[in-house]
Amino acid sequence: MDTVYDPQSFESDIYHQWESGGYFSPDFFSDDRPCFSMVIPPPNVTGKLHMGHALNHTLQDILARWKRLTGHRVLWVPGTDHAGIATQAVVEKQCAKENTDRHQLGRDAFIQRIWDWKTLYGSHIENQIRRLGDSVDWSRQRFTLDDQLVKAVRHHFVTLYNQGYIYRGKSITHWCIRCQSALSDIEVNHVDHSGSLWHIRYPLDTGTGSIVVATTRPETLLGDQAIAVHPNDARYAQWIGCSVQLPLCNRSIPIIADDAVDPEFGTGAVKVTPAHDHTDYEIGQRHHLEPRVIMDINGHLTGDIPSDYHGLSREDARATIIQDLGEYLVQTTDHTVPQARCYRCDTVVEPRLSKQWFVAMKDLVQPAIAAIQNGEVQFQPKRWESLYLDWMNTIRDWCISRQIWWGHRIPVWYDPDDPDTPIVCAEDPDDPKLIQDPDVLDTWFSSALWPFSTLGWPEKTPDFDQFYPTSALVTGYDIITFWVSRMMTMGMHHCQHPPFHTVIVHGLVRDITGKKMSKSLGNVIDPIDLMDTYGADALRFCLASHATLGGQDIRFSVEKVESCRNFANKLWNATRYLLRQPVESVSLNQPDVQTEEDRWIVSQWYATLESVNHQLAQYNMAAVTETMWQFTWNYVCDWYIEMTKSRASEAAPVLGWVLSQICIVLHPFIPFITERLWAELQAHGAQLPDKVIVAQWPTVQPSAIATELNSTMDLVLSMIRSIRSLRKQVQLKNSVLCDVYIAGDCVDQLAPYHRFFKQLAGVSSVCSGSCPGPHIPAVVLGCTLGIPITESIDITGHQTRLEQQTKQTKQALDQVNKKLSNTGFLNQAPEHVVADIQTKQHQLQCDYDQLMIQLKALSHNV
RNA sequence: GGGCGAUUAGCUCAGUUGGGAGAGCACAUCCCUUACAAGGAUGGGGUCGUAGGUUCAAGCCCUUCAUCGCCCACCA
Repeated sequence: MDTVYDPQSFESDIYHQWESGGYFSPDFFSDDRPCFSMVIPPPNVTGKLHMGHALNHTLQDILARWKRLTGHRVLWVPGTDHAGIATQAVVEKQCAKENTDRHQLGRDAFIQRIWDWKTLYGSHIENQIRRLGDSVDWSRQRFTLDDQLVKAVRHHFVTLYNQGYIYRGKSITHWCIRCQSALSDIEVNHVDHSGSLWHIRYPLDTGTGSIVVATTRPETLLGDQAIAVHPNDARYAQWIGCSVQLPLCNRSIPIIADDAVDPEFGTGAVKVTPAHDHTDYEIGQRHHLEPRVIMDINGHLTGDIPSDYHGLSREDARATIIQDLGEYLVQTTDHTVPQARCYRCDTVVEPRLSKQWFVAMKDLVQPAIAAIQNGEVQFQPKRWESLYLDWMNTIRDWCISRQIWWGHRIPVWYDPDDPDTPIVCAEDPDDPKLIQDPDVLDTWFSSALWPFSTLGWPEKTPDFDQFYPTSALVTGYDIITFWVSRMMTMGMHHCQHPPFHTVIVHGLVRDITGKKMSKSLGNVIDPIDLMDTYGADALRFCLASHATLGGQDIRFSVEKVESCRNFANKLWNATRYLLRQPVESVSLNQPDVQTEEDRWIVSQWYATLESVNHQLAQYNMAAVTETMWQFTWNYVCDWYIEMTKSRASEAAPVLGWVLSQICIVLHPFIPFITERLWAELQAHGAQLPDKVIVAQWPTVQPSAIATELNSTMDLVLSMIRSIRSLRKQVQLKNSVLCDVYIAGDCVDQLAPYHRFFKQLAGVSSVCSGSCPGPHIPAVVLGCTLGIPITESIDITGHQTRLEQQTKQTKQALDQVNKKLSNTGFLNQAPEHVVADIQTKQHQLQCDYDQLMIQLKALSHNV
């Protein structure tokens, strides 16, 4: 076995063994064990693994491996998403470098370019997933544009259309002038932007007087179709029904009254631009105003406007119009305006009137709402349910058409002679005269089907029968609305069952200061780099150790990964230590114990296993890492191995058993090293079955948990620590042995363990009773320790230390006494609490008495 | 404007039926002791954001405020 733990040297080989051996397939087991299934949140096919993936995948793989070990046929479906806008944008950028664009190339050629790109880079993300160790079934890998998934999406669309949930309509939608596409409501982010509020005077047609409106978007003035005021606003009541002159345009628009106007804001009068503002569109509908489109898909002015403004960008248009307004502009004030930005490219989004396809959501989501309300599906942590429900309860129609080329093309055709009658069908129609709708579907429209389309739906496949509904979904909270809600909705609708019963929601990985990792901030940590340096296991263990029940965001630090690598190293070296002994008799059968420390470590292990089982059942991965760290490092390495060094060969079966247990239980967290160590044990003759990935999860043996022994051992450990501490205080060199006198109640209890004092605390002989000669005293757990004074001992300051300890003990004692003299406490606190305090009081009193004696003796000596 | 989360040791964070304030890292001192210096031993360090309340007892329950972060929302 290599002296140095070098994860790079074996991780990929081990992954290959698993993958080629078929261990990731649920079909590895032919018996009728229960199924456990999950689908991976499909990453962008040409994307790159980031820390968010690493966390998300680690948590899923922990579940998958844990379930496999506890007797399930596990299916974890991998796959990738075509990620319409994002992927197209990347290839468009590439085209731009070659001074071409998609329009020059033409639709077919451009799409072919994206497919080429996908072929070139699509495997990157897959291989990065392999490096993380994900135990996904690659034989069932899916891509959202696979033929079968195209079939599913078309079936999905046609079904919803025929049921009346999908319709085509003209409406104001968010338009990204960079992506050149419509966006759904959740694809825009609202960001506060410090802008201005311009007050513009519109003269009344009567020639006398004028009305001043306040606007943050003067460039839309050219599309104004009315001025609106609140119906109850006394200031303007007299003018409702009159008309005003639209500056710069030489046309007249009416003054109308509408409830949507807030009389408190600005001047209480608002310009109405129905074609370029959501609220204005609604006002326009109520008042039968004709929307006037004045901006094209690039954000340039167009349409029926004064010719001077034609072709200006929206920014230039604003500047020009402000200048041209002259005396019509009466005031400009600073104002923070909420800007809608594209969530993909951060470009300011333009509300634009256009014809799009929509899904009517209100009725569709009802079963998905009920499934949460009746507890059929549960979020962990529970608080995310309210986000989900808020979103679902206020849901609006979903704009699903996108004016890009990469994606599922809408399965709708038109007869050029009758373009207003869509022909909706799942199969391409034969009639060559028909023209297919140029738009593609929102990527999330296909993602919504992922938990069942990947299993073969709409066909009734064996996989669908066995694995739908899936068992759990693991995701970050940022896509609850985008993805979880839609999978729930469509799963309930198409399959009559929710796509999963548990949604495990984790936080986002941020940098150490809490900022989002982003290229522009330069604070991105690449998980691949981390795995190169520290190994996949260290990264996984680190991420798992952050995955607490609260699902808080993670402030990620490389130092923590390093400490987790050190933990793996510790396990590596403990195994190396074991393998110096014969391990032929090591097996998964609980070993015969020879000594108290053997019995103790077995007992501690079962207690640990019991905790871990409980923590896993709650998905409290962070707690598991902590529990296992403590057991492995503190109990096994720091104490058990040290205690048994004098009888290493005899203890090997016990240590071997303990380490193999650790390997199984830690395998979901650190699969590579545990598989490697398992193989090392086997190679040295240990009787361990196959691979740890398919081992059997151990069972707690309650009868082996020895509570009394555990507390005795606690006492032994405390005593050893005290002796070490005392030795350190008197600056006794490690190489120098000393005698120790122990007096007090626990003397008899400690008698069988004196050998440990010699082995672990540099004690030459342990004597019972008080030290007769000059000595350095200490008091611990009601016992008195004494180290005889020799020339190696530095007595400086030990009186001060004793006084300090006395003071602290007195304080603690006073506190406890106060509690015990409180009748309220005695009468109302539970018995066991009172008993605990009484025990504590007794102990502190003993310590205190001893300390006083020691102090007195000391002053006597002086 | 509404909702949610956070505030505990220098840093990152645990602390779920209210009764012991904890971990890792960092720091200090000693030690290259044949598993491990990616290590061992020992030690220092916190009035648990603020102000009240409930209780025999509050980091934990209730209320106030403060600071930071996130989400939602048609105030032009």
